[in-house]
Amino acid sequence: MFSKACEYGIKAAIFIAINSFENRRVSPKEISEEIDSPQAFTAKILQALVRHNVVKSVRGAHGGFEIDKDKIAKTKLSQIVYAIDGDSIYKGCGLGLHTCDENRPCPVHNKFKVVREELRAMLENTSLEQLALDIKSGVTFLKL
Amino acid sequence: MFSKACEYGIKAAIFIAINSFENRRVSPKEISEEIDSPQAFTAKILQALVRHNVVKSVRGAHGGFEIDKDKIAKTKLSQIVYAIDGDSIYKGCGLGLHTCDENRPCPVHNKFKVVREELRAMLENTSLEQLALDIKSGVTFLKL
DNA sequence: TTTATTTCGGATAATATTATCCTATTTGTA
DNA sequence: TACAAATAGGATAATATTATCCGAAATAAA
Repeated sequence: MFSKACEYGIKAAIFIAINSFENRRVSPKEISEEIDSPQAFTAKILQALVRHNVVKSVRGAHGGFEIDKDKIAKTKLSQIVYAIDGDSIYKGCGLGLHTCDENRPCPVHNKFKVVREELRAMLENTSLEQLALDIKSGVTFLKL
Repeated sequence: MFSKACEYGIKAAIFIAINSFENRRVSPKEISEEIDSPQAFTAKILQALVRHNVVKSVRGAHGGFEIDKDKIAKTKLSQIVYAIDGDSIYKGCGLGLHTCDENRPCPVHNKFKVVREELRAMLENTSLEQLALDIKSGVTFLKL
């Protein structure tokens, strides 16, 4: 469904959020160990999240990645996915047609619309805060 | 959402179905021209569909690809997707966790379940016949 | 101001996906 | 039987994705 990069990005953002609640910055090393991802690759993905203003980075000693506490609740899964995979999940024809819309739909256009819409709503309605709190309360897990 | 291979496979199967209604076999060349896909790659995908018993191939002179007429209505999108992409769309964790189930769900497990289920239902309920008839009646389009 | 720490970013490598090419095999027909 | 028409399938190439490495730039603290 998502690219590997996007999977890592989502998990990384959740881990950063959890730590930002405690005012702790985290490094790519900590992150990749915690979410079980390749370190250097994860660092690249973090850069993308920084560029898209999803997470904040602080360089130099005692630096690391963090998310403003009051931003965690406002940040939605959709923003993370967009920062990494772009809008390919929403946009684009299910069968790869160049032109595919209501006027000239591909064979699966209308069938797909429902699923796409469900996915979009899910991504736009799920906040980082919610995901981070589920981990903290032990309802969900980041690893294994 | 789907791999390129899967997109081509779905379109190819629809085109074969349309022609099988008229008792015409079609070649990889005709197919790839009609669905705007690379010929040799499409041929490989057709082989996979044959192996998985989705379409029938007839070698030699006057050969080509076809689908038994009484099979067209019974064949579901899910079977085509499965033949090419496997069950990765249904199975597997949205965040790539090795272990992710009701007992030990990943952060998005329950959110994703809804979307996955919608997708699964859509694929399993959509028949080749339906897709082929929509094309024939000019409601949907295979190209552009 | 120097040093240690840490992210940034370019270059490169490994792997997976997509695509092409060429020959073998099958089958109908002259 | 010989030939032509077709799919099957192996080998290879091109591209995209995933992953690694290393030096540059920034920053805090000694």
